[in-house]
Amino acid sequence: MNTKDGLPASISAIDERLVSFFIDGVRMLGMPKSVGEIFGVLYASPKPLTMLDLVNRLGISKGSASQGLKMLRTLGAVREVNYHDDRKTYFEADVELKKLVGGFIREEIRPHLQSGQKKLKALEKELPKINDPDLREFYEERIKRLERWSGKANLVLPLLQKFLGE
Amino acid sequence: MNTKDGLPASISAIDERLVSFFIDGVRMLGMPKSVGEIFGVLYASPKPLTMLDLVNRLGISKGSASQGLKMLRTLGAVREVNYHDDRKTYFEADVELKKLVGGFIREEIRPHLQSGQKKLKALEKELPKINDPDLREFYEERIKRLERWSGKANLVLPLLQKFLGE
DNA sequence: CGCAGGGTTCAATTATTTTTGAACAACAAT
DNA sequence: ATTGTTGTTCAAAAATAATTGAACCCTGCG
Repeated sequence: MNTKDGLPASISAIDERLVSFFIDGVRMLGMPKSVGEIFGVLYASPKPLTMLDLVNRLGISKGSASQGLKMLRTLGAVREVNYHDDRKTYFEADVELKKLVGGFIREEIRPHLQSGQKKLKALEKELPKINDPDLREFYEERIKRLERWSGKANLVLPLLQKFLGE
Repeated sequence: MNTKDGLPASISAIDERLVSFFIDGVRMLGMPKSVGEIFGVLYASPKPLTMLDLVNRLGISKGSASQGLKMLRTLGAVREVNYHDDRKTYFEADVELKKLVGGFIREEIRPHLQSGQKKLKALEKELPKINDPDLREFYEERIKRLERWSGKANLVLPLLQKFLGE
């Protein structure tokens, strides 16, 4: 049974495997399964799809689809596209995983790294309160070490992003 | 109130902040909060601690502490150490975050990448089943793209590990 | 031996995250 | 204005993941 625009109502064997591939992928990035499903179906589709297409193919709710698409758009992994000039919005996957991973780094990792660095700065300010000099030196060393490390992480992220840019 | 070996029963302001730093850190890696707490307390401690010390300081159960320590040992982020030669086992943090991150890459990322690559190989085998040549070419291109990408990811991981080796 | 920690395991509980679906907003067609 | 279609939001329900705590296994010691 086909929908009116000729798309099979349920996903094929190959599509199914691609979807499962991306489910694992996004789970690794700590995102919900539905996001992987959506991206997978879009990645496996030669033509753009609407939200309702996704709902039908995956058997998920409109709510999930809407939220998942929002997340993918924020990451830049999926984009709106003009298609049949009907009033539905069509989506397609950005085939460069750079976008998916890059968006993840930008939206999830960077902010955490930054807030971590702020915490470390704040911590340094507490150091003088420690009376015992040995203990103070100990903490100082450990905190400095974390600062050096997160500085390094900050450097490596853009490179990583560049390198993983298909 | 102090324990018999002079450790404060509850963690100090600085320790608390370090712990919170690591809670965020491990959450980013998708690990349970308790693992971050444990690593944080060990990282903030000038001397090795026993499992029971951790239970007392953090107010977590023996079960959590045991499981958290197991995870951290598997990652190589924490090591057993001889201390007072009593029969308790003492632990200390490996201060090089390389261990924590490296272990994470080794134990979590690599296996997923590999299983992903296996899935892609399997997918390629399905391609000949597609009759429509255009469609077959389409899938072929998309799958090849994923293969190139995960090959690249495989290359970059060891570099990442090296670079983040404090 | 029998007991007293120290440590692990795992089923049950609790906390967190994800998904659903119903209510609603926007807007085009009639 | 009314209706039908597309899409969002958010409280409630369902699914997952983390934590607890009791039962259990060691091992050293009297």
